[in-house]
Amino acid sequence: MAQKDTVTSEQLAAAFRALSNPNRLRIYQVIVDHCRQHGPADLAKVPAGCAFGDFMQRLNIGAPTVSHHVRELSEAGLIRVEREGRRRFCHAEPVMQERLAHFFEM
Amino acid sequence: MAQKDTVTSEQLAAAFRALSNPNRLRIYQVIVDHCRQHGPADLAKVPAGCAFGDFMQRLNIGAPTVSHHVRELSEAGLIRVEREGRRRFCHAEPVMQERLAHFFEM
DNA sequence: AATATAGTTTGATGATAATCAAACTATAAG
DNA sequence: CTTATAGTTTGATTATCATCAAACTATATT
Repeated sequence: MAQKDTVTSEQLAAAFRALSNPNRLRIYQVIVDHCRQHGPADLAKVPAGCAFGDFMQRLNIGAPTVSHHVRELSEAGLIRVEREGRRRFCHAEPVMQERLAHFFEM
Repeated sequence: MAQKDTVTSEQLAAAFRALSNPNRLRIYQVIVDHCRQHGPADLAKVPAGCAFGDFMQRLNIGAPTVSHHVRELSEAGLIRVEREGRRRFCHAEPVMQERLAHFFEM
């Protein structure tokens, strides 16, 4: 159990670390807002509007930085990325979202 | 509004940054668990059991590191620290807790 | 006053992170 | 095939962070 707690703390900390950078947090917020407006992630009909280029324009950061940030969010389990043609679309990972909400519930 | 969003993202990111270190996250978890067991923070009757020394023993880290981590959590608005004699007691800041819970709500 | 207790401050060190420019890969369109 | 588009990888730079040891401050106890 102590081991399980340790692992969980590491995973949780990794998720928080991914959200600890303002630009990366904004990317996540854009993705979450998009998913809230377009319903749960139905990957069969990936909605446009959440591709990487959008983040570049909205946050005024370079493509390599966006690529780096998206990978961090993905590896932390916060988002999932789907390829469609030469573009990549992002959606929030509901499991992690719920897990984090639960962490802060009083 | 763009400015307000920016500020909020910075503040949020600061809170997540404070929770991005496994040891600091564990400290916060100990504090939150303690507050859950002893009811909301009634500072008139600060319950024992959440002083800094406890973190040292439970996490096996030095006093300077605990002091540093507690300050980070405090400055991020996640906890509040109250002095009582020569000891310091911590409790979770419910405003921030609720704010973060809301952030992840779907 | 002397000693013990609880935590802080300072300075140092090794580790990690954010960002960019340049070169690269893969897919689509003409 | 050629060119444009979308994103990746690599390497470098600069900044920030986690941790500790040593010295310090403040409060309590005797």
